[in-house]
Amino acid sequence: MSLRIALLGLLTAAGPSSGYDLTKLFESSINNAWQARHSQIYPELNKMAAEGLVTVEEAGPRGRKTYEITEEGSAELRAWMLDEQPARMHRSEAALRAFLLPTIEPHEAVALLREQAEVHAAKLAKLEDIRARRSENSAWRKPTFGRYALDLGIRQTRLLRDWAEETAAEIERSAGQG
Amino acid sequence: MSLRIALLGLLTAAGPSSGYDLTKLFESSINNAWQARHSQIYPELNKMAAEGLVTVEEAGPRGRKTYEITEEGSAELRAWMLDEQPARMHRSEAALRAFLLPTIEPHEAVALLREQAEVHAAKLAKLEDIRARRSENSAWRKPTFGRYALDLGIRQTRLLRDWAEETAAEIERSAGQG
DNA sequence: CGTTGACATGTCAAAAGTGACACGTCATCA
DNA sequence: TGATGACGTGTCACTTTTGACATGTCAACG
Repeated sequence: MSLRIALLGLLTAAGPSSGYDLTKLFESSINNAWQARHSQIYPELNKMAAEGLVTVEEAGPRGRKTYEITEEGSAELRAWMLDEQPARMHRSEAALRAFLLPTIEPHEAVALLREQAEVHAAKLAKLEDIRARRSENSAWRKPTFGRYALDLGIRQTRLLRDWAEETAAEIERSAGQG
Repeated sequence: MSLRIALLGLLTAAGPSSGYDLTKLFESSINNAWQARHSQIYPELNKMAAEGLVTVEEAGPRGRKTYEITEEGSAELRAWMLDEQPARMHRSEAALRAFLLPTIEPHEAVALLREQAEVHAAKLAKLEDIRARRSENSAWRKPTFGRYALDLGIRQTRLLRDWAEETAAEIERSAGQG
């Protein structure tokens, strides 16, 4: 259900959008929390339209279709938000690699972590740039939208960067001693 | 491929294990990074055995089978670790909910976040307990195994708890003013 | 005029993951 | 003895996700 929820959320945040727009929005805004390809998004939108959660409108010169969330769609989104489930799913290949770190040589682990730290640092810079720009130029219908997620994303990215750096240093230290 | 990698990692960390053991290990150790049900684990183990990544041995009175990682399996794991991919996948329903927070009423969001903060606090206590015990009683073949992942898990859980608390406070403040 | 690249929508087979059903052992407790 | 619960392995239908293929428009540049 999460894909559906994410799409309903984006339609709420950004207003009427095309599948193409939503694909881009997925990459730029919600990518930190969820991913989806256009090959999954287009069929899902049509399914939701058939179920009355969104409306479709043929619009524009290039075969563009615009989707808009309905009352029912909003209700579905709201229900998902308020329905507390104990088991919220979480999958992260980065964390998996952290777990598996001892399977490789210490110097390899250090190199890997340093590289990761750089990747996270770059991502962090990007996210902080987005936040800085968000203050002036608001591309969002509701200016608060995505703000909490952006804040969380920044914190998580910073954590990952710091963890990678500190763990690299720690491994280096213990390898030097051992 | 991540399930396969996780299983190979667990077999490296814990030594020869049954599918049942691995299912339990998934829940207790790697759950923070990846999840899998036994219905996915059993077939995958047999598939890996057929491909020579693990060996099987019928062992024990209750139809128990013991799987052990092979050279090939270790090579596969190592290759995955060292192969740097730009796009590491990450999915989190918690982060998705963070994004969607503005779709519900402020007081509802505050309640939700407070609840989440408690859940994360409880999980954090559990993880810190595991870490404390890990020092004395080592149930791990290689005592360092899982340590980095545990550290990362603790940091991430703490971040989630703090974020939930702080965001709840912030929403409460701005709702009181607005 | 041709080509490149963003815009735009789709399908489809295959892989990954879920939840329910199914079967059987063994130890402990009432 | 009978029930409960941990141990232990599996299948199967269904949903979700991926990656490749397919098709076409439109604007800008050389």
